[in-house]
Amino acid sequence: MKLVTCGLPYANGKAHIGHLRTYIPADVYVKYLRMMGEKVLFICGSDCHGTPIVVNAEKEGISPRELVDRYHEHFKKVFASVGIEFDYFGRTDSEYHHEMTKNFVKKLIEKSYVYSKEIELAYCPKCKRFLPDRYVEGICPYCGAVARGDECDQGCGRYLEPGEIKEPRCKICGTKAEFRKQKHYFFKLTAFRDFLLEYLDKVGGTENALNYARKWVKQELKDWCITRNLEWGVKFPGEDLVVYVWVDAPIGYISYTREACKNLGCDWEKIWVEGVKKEGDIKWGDIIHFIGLDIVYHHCIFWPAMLKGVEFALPSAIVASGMVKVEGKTFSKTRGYVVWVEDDYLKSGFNPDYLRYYIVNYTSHQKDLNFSWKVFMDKVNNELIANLGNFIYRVTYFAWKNFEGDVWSFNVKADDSVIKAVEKARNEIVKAIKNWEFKIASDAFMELASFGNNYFQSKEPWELIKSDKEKCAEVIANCLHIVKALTILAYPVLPFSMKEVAKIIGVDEFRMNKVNEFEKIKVLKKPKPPFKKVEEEKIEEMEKLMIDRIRKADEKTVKYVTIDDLSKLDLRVGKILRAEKVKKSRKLIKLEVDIGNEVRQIVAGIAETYKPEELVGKQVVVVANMKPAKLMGVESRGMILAADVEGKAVLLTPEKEVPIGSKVR
RNA sequence: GCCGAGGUAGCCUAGCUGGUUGGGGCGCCUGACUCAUAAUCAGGAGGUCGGGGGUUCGAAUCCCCCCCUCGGCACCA
Repeated sequence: MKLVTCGLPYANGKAHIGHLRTYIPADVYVKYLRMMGEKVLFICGSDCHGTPIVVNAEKEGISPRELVDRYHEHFKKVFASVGIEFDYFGRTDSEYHHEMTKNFVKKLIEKSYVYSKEIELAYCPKCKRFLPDRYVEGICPYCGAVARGDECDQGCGRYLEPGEIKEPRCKICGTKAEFRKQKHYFFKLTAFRDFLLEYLDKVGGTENALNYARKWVKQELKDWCITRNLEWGVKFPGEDLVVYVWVDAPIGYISYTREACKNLGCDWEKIWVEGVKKEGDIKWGDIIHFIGLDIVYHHCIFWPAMLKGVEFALPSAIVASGMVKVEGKTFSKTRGYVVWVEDDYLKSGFNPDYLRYYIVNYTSHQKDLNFSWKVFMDKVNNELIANLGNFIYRVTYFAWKNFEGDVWSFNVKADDSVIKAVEKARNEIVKAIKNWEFKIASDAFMELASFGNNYFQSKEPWELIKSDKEKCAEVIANCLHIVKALTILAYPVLPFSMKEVAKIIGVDEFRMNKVNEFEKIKVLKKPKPPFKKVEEEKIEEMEKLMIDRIRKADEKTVKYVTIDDLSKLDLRVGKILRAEKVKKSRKLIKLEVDIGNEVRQIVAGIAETYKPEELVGKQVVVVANMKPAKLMGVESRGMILAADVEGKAVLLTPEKEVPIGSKVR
């Protein structure tokens, strides 16, 4: 039994197209495997723990459970409505999951992979509590950007260990936090370095994920703090702490498997404990994780190490989907570049199959997918409808009109070229699926549809019907064979539409080995076109909606300041006396700037637009009371103002020469 | 700067263990046809295969240098 999983959606927001980028190809994969006769278990569920959920629930004045309930049901519903059929969709806040996680952690403790250590943690004296993860905001110790407790999300993107953050502040009340000592537990991730290198070398899946992971393992592996001060989560054995959400979330794959097996009569231990083969130090399972590029670290490093720690079977493949762009821009909920599955897509009445086709067929699974409504319309109308839909409809309708759906009273036989074309499509699909190449698979059935149109056109059955009805029947019989093949081959990508077609031609089994059986296919009822066109007006409406949303998001980010705020800044005109590039840096220039009463050393990130020599003598605006900082080891005491033109700096300079040190107001 | 992934016609791409005129899809132009949701079919225009060197009888494919895009890190004060 093969196990396929999708990264667990975090029960803290609605489903968007980024989720589907991973889940739909996974579902397509599973559907194809099943058509090939493989036994597959397809598992997913909500990730319900962690501080963002607690923080958001507090904000809304509800319990974490209530918040989770809402989004859990939402995901379940949305996935079903786009045809993603999980065998089990669990949640990590359930009893069985807590039990599984506790046992897992206990085993890690028994194997001595967990140790405790006193660490200094941010503590809010006003709220009287420790501040885990997103309860705390401060300065990233690596890059100096504003960061949250667990991740430097606006700066260098690093994952931060508890206690690492500088200048912590309570996110809830804004109070300056103090550091207090507390005992926490660590997972000996460093003990798995060699194992991970070997594992990452051999595991299957897509290269995009594995390359990153290999680098991380080589560079900066640290032991991993796995406990948090929180009520909401899985209790750490014997302590008033919960385990970190990224410990319990992947264990969800196991606990959901066990629950699924209860209903389906399989054995979860065979899948997760026994595995399918041993290869030196590695016990392989037949387990495939579909994930997004953003959770590679957890699935390629933490997770295999945890599994190895308890001597469980390891995933055989990690398949990471590329990023999503919306209308050519990086996907971003806060900036409005987002497509909500329910509110935008489903409520507008679009067939879910269209989106499935778009996501699968736009580009290779590993590459970035750009979602654009215009492209969406083109792909649906010009490819799905004009080619595939049209072929299915013209054949079935022709058979219905001229033969009442039954051509088999004539003596007809299979055309060799038709059988070959179907065989080719099937072989290509089987091969593509094994390589995670879903676009190639969907291209293959589209090519078969194209072949069908060509065949129909060149045989001219509309002429034959007048002159040679038997010959005509043979052409249509062959075309119906192609229709049947298409119905089956396209089913995993277009399940809703192909099920309808299947009813019309009396196909009740979607199996790969039935695809090229030349059966007596009849048209059982009056055919309907399998797809409806996407209207241009509707697309314009969607585009307008998106533009509005982007504009609103822009407005939201405006924060007004008072004149007092402004007066906090000591802005002055300075003159650049000397400039030289900071060694080994790309953007930085070291400047000496005369600001009237003193000469300051300032480092500015402007080397991409200016050469040092052209800066000397220029008057610039300086923030004189900027907190000193070190950049690439060079001290900087001030900041030069510049316009940001698509990431490149353009200096602000007085309109005419002014006395050095002039105040800027 | 370092590490990844890339740069192939307006767009998405195949080819990349070197070898006949670099394939395909969408869009575009012309023609044909009418069974079909103006769908389909035929034909066509459109490429210095990022740039420059080199190896070779022969390179999109191999080697070197450079440029650009994206992601990650080191520095966005």
